[in-house]
Amino acid sequence: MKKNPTIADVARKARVSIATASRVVNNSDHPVSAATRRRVLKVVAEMGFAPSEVARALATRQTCMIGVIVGDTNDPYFSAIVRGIEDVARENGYIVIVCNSDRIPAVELTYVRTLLNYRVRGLIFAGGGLTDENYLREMRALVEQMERRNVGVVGLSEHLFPACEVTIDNRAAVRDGTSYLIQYGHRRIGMLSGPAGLNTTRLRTEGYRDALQAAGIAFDPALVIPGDFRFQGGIRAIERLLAIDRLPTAIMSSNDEMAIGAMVALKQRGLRIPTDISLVGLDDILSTQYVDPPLTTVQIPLYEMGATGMRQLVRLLNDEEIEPVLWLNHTLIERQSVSRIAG
Amino acid sequence: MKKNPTIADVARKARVSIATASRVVNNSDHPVSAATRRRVLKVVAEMGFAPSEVARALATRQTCMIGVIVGDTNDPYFSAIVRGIEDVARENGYIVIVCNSDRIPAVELTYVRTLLNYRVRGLIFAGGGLTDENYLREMRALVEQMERRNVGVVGLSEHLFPACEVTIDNRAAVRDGTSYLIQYGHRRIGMLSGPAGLNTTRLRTEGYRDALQAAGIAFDPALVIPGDFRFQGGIRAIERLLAIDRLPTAIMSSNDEMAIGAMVALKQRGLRIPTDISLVGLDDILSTQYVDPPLTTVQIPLYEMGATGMRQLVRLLNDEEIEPVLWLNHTLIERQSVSRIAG
DNA sequence: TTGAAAGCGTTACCAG
DNA sequence: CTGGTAACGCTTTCAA
Repeated sequence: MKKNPTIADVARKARVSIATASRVVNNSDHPVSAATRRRVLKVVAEMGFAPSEVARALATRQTCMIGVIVGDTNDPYFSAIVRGIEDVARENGYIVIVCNSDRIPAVELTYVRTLLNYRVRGLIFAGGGLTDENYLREMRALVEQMERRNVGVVGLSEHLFPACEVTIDNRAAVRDGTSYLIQYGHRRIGMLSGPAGLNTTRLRTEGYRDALQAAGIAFDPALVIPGDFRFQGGIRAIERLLAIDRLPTAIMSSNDEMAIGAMVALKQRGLRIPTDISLVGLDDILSTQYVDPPLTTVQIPLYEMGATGMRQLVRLLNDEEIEPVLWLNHTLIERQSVSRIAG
Repeated sequence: MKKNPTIADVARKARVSIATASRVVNNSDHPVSAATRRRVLKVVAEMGFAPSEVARALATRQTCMIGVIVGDTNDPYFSAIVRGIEDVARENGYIVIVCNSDRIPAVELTYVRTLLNYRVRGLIFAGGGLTDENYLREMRALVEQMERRNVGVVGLSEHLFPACEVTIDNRAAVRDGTSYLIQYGHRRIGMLSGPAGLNTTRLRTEGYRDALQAAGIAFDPALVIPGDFRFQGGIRAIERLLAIDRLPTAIMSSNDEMAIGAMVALKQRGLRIPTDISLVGLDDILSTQYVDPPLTTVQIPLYEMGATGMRQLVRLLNDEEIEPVLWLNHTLIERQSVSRIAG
């Protein structure tokens, strides 16, 4: 097992001091004669020297690593966001560590601590904020610590601890989706809600209630089915809805994956979409385009959210002024899963 | 901006030497009296001390970071693999750095170099091996270097440089998918192939030819449409196929995403699946289950590939004996996109 | 324009 | 059982 060449090796071979070698390697503005520079560069190339980021980090007390906490990389929602983050990170010389929390408070906390021990330069919380009290208490302490230690934090949803945010208005997004259904004459509208313990779930459910209220429709808690943001969850939700006396004429889902699960379950039972029941999703993941019928959905600019979040983080780390909260727009994408209610 | 507490701070406050503090923090087997240990632990808790992984890495010349090179995290193929890797990494105390190469040789090489500078402990190449000559030359040199520097390498496909591998038999997988179509009476079978410059593309195309040959069907190069593994690529492929005089009666796609693109394009043109044209995919991503009709496909155990790959890497790093190549099984999943040819 | 040397925060070896 | 201290590989300040 051979060792990596060090800057000392380079210096020795080039017959210069370590300081000088360091200067040319880092392209420092400290003056170095052309001849010396050339000599060092030649040796660097010969030996294939590249400075150890670990040693550099220790000396400068700074890494170029960014931690990203997601619920599950395998969920298209997160994978799109992560791609946006990673692209911008790369452009700016950062490297990204991805951590799957499965939205479990303890896992998330452990990851944050680990990332801090690795001295990441910044942290992006890609998922919706968790509402667990213990979690929040600990997380607030950690965030405060990060503040002091100068590690940047940005959240890509409305979090319950202080941090810069890049987010859409979750409440309004679901309100708009639901209102759209109401415009189409629906009054008995089901809601597929997200997992418990998530701020986003709360906000989206409120958006649903807002829309009903604005239209003077009574809120029926039996029509709100808790879910898990996953395909199977959508299927189960339909089973639960079927257990109540009468199906709603339309369903607002708090994400696409569940909406698609619902669509499949409904079709399996011989129900036609949108003739028998209308469906609106949220996110606009790719597969909304290839299900049958294509799903009408409220689009969230996922990739952009990731990219913008990372851009904000870069600014933060460069001590530039940034707005504490950046709102991104959602857009209703009309496809073919909604129709005017019969009769 | 406050500094992180160091082990020296702990030692001072606990009135012990740095060496002793380090011993208790690391749970070293070097003897430490119970009283001392208690005292140190108390201070550690009070100060919220956690050792800097950066300093630790410098001292031990070892990190617990694993680099993962993928084509695109946002592609369900890779996101499933990454999830498998990350789960096993976490169980074993490793952290994962994800890098999107978009299968561009230069990007991949740059990433590998960067990861090496960060002193990752191991590297997983999740995508199919690139065939670019320059790339291969450089990559072989890098792999050799990693060998010497003791950084583990595992590839999750058949790569063209020496490394441990965990892979399915790509050639056989496509052969089996194609043979399945042949069993259903198809003889004029199109092939949606992968991007150029990818070993996997080559192998899968060979599998297609193998199946034709075994059935005594002449190979028609016009029926092999190059693709990009993406939804849009599938759509474009159908446009190209339509440009030839007569559509094939069946299509073998070298991944699901393209198969689904093809399905959508075909349906848009009023063709029925599988009545008018049969379709077989490869991968078994989640959406194969919710397209209409559900897609018959050759399943690749993606999550398992990632998890197994990471497990092998862990063994490698523990100097355990491992098999150089681990073959995982593919399985044909019959759904509803294939029918016996009419007539 | 160059170099010496003091850190950075740990680990681990060697003495005691 | 405890402590002193030399690395680890680099950056950066201060002198020359």
